[in-house]
Amino acid sequence: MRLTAAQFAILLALSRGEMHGYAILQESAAHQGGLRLGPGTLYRSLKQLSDAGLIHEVGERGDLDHRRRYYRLTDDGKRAAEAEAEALKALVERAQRTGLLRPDAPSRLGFSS
Amino acid sequence: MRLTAAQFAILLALSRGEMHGYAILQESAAHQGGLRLGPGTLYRSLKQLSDAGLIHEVGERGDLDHRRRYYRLTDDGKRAAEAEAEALKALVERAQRTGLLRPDAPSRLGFSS
DNA sequence: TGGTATGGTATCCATCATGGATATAGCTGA
DNA sequence: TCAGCTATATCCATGATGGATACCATACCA
Repeated sequence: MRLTAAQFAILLALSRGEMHGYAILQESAAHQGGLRLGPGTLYRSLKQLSDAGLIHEVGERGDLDHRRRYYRLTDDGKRAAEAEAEALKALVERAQRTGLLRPDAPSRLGFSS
Repeated sequence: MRLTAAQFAILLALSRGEMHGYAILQESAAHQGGLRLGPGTLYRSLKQLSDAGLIHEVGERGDLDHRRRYYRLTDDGKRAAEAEAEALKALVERAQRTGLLRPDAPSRLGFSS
């Protein structure tokens, strides 16, 4: 599945832990480096991601405000977000190879198992 | 100026040196990791970037095929591409902080000359 | 008790980015 | 000469986007 920018932003936010829509909205507003998504894009994307099985609404959370709908990454969602992040990383590395971006010291030190 | 994905892909390709449109098209087709852009997107974006002063058409090149139109990054274009690459890098680093991506994971894409 | 502001989800809409189809023409080699 | 590739360009249907709007719940305060 090919992710849109907004969908990836949502998955990225959810990779820190489960959140409800409005919180994601505020986080994206704070990160001016990232993409600012409007409510239309947000709730539409949440539905799309949910339909695609990439996120999953957690049931009752015993929260104070019962209007909130919390979402969590599924395994598929985590994989999709990883793949997208890898693609972005490849783009960044390409920008570093062309000299557009200064390459930061690559830590070649540990082979990760 | 806010760059679209296609516009950034073009600037990134041109950061290696001047190219003509069709060559950019083929390069994006080869990089299946990146975004595959169609001819519509490409030539439209070239015009937009040119109008915005981010790229500049180089005059006669003494090329074999005089249909080709070569483009080169302007200083503004280079700055815009750098800024976009930095934003992408920030996204990647955020993905690494959340644990979505390993900090030193090797790129999925080998190399791109 | 009432009122206003804010939180929260959701839908609608105009705008714009996208890829593919199509068109047109110039090169290349058999 | 003829076919097939190169190269640019426009058109169109689809879909992604942010903002406006709606609607209700909660919180705060007088």
